Amino acid sequence: MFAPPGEDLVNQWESEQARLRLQVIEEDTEDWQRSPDFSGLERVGGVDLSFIKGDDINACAQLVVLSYPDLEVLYEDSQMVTLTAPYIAGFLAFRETPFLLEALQRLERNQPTLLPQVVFVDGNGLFHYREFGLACHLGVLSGLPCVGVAKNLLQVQGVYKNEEHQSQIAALQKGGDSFPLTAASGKVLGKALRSSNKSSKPVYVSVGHKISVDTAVRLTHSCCRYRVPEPIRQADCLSREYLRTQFP
DNA sequence: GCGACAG
DNA sequence: ATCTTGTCGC
Repeated sequence: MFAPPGEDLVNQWESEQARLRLQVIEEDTEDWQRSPDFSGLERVGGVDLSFIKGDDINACAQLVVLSYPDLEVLYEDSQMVTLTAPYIAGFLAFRETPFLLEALQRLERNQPTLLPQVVFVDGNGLFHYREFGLACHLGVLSGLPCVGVAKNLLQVQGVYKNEEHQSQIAALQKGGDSFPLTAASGKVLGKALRSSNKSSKPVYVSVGHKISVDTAVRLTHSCCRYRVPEPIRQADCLSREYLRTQFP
């Protein structure tokens, strides 16, 4: 177990988020992002952490790189890690980022030609209490374009999962349909996306770094064979498989 | 005190 | 995150 974070540490975390927030680029910066069919995009990455049943500190950090548009696995890296921070909504990055960054650095050192051109992150980007979720954190620290994809809605900045939200979800007719997640300020912090025709439950997409919201949504949809985009789904499957075989 | 709470 | 099989439907 983890000791509850002191108020001083929380303040330190908040100020670090505020500092790094200034470095987030919320627009498309790559040529392939402007292409209608993402021509020029060849590698998409996915990251995730999987845990053992009753263990909160030991986890498997996973990085996968898939080909685009075929979504075939080109690279995979599973690494057991020891976490140093507890899970606290709004501060997920301080728990996971260090190990995801290390995985990206191992890849850059060993097989730089396989570095992904964009990374899908399991969690929110700008759709966050202070507009700086895990996807932004990893994006800024790695310098890579990142997209945040959350499987559950985080109620933040005036976005609630009330009946209105439910009706908006019901209005998503087919894969690719979406609606904006608008903050009280009027800013669109992300979008709820029906990622496939089969799944009526949407995923929540937001900007991590170096990509626009609309491009992030369009790209996410194009990487979905199932509800969760393939890079994240593969990272999840492979890290679980690793734990299954290494810790029976 | 009550509800919320990405992973 | 994780605990967990079958079952209903296409």
